[in-house]
Amino acid sequence: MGATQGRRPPVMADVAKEAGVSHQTVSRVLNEHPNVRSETRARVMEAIDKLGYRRNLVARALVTKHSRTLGVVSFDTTLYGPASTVYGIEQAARGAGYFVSIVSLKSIDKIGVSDALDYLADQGVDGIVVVAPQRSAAQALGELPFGVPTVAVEGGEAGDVSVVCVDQVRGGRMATEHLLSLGHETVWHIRGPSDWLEAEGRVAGWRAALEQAGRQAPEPLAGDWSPRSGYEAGRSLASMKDVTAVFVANDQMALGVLRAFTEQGVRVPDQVSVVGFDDIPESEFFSPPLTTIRQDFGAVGRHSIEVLLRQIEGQGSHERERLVVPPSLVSRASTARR
Amino acid sequence: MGATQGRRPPVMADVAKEAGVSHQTVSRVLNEHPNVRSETRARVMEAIDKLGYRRNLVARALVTKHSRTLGVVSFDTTLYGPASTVYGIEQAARGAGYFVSIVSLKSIDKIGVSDALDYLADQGVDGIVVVAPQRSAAQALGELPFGVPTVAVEGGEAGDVSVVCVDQVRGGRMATEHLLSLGHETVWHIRGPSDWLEAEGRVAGWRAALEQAGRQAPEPLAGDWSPRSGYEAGRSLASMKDVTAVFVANDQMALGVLRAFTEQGVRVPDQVSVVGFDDIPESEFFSPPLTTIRQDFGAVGRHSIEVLLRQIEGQGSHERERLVVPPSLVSRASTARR
DNA sequence: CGCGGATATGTTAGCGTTAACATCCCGAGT
DNA sequence: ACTCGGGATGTTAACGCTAACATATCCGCG
Repeated sequence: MGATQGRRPPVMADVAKEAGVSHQTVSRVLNEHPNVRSETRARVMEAIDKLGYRRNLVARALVTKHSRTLGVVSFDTTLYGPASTVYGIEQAARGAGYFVSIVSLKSIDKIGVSDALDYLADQGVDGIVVVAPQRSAAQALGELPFGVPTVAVEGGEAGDVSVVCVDQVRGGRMATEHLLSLGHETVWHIRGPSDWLEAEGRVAGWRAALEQAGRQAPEPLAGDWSPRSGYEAGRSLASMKDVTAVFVANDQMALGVLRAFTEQGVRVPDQVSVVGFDDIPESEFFSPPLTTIRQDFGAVGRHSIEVLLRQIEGQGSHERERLVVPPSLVSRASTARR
Repeated sequence: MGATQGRRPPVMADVAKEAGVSHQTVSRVLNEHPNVRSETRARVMEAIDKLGYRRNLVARALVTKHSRTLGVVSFDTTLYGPASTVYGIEQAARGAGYFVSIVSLKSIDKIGVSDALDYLADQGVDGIVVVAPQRSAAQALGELPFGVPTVAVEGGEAGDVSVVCVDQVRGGRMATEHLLSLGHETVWHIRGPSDWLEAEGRVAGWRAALEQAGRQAPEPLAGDWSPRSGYEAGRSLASMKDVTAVFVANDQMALGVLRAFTEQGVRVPDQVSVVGFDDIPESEFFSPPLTTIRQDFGAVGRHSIEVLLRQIEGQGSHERERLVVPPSLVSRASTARR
């Protein structure tokens, strides 16, 4: 309980002396080695308590070669998606007894990612999760120079590493099919930045669904995930006569679209139906509440840790895994029958 | 460039042998010690390159007693505020050459916070930033058992540690005064959970502004930061006749309020003016765009690292600092003259 | 021509822990 | 009684690095 006020914090040897045993026995107690008399164990525990001893994990890591720290590389953890994913990763990692060291990149380019990887490898992490939603980031994973187990989240077919991701194509397809099933002739799309794999996947799903239904796919409008870009695309769409259904690549842009439509007097869903992507907490309270494709970021985070730990702990198996989390449709008031 | 494929990764001694110097000289090169002939330096660098050597920061930390890692304890990094703050912290820390280890708590209670603190202290972090927006979390900082420099973000008058925070009271006052200046007789308030210091501060500012203007403060409505709670409070307000101005304690709840008003046919800002708090990226595209109090989370993160590093590097000075970041009013279309 | 004091390098000794091996003790088996 | 085996403990040696001190080496100057 109490902490004795020595100048320097107590070390194992101090505890050993206090308990009248060798430092190795203290180590055994701490590591729950079976061959320790329970009486001795009690004495050691008491000494630990008395001196307020805490083991030095750095020294431990030096000799065991395991830091029990995982590295996470992510891009703009201010956005809901990455933030939720990282949160899920952190929770899962801690649950498994690992610390998490995070590097948040501003711009995700090859250099940035390799630097971050180096940075983490230097620090001696046992494994790394890279949230690599951009093609350029995924490519940086191609040539991992060191032997640290790595998992990519949303990393496409990236390099030689295991991947955990949400089925973006399926999500895009679901959104589009939902609109089609409501009787819309075709579906317009506001896409994310072209470097993003998620954006590509959603476009692909949207296009596939339209083709399968034998409909013409209009030219997708470009956005950058921000509400403003959605707003601008929305203004363009509002001025066009034949638009009755829009699939927007994320909820933030969808908000911008709704705003633009409201301003232009386009009623949603009476005149135009809108579907978003992500299901951020706000979506349910947009005007109107947004129909959207929900991504289970928490599950993605958890799975990525599972895969990573499997790779770390069963060191031998170099099996590259690929885990796909299905999205789901959340139907609200922004979509209606044509 | 290339990595020699030895079984075990090269260590300093290997580089030393390769370069024909002692390992200490290698260490000197790595630490940019001045007294090394530039020719020797070049030879060492070459050897490092050739062997693909990377220094072992764990061993380094063991002897220097500095891990160059900072711990961050936060609550629900899924929310925009905490996420942005943590992001700012991480950027600033990395800029200063530090790693960041994060623990995200689900519920912030005394036990959770102390556990997290222990956890980080065990890992040997050089300092800790606790994002402690709740009273209970702030209290947990009261009895810090170990000698790790610590800074609280949004920690109120917490314990014995330095604090960096946004002036919540001033923010609440600004929001209220803005509404009053538009000619509203009084201002209603939807507050955050009572355990949160930020919520308290905003209530205090709101109340102070009303009192100063000689107005009666109506009973504040309770929310929990979620859009849903705002929606429910909004429904209550919509049914009341004399409500013309509402100050909502965060933007997410304000969204719920706008939704409720829209549903009930209450027009914003014609019939009721609404002010939020935070200025999340979405606020500009609400219907109508939300007038709100902007918090500069990035600045808070940066300042907290500055204060922490000052504490770490100038070890002697135990000066407890208190740094307050001013909020600012962002005026948009959700407020209008009465 | 040798000596002082830089400057450049090498040598030694930890940092606090765990791994590996050595030792001690006690009860069982013959 | 005497060994043998294994449980409980102690001793020693790393782990890879930096700090501190020791040792060249070189230059200028009296």
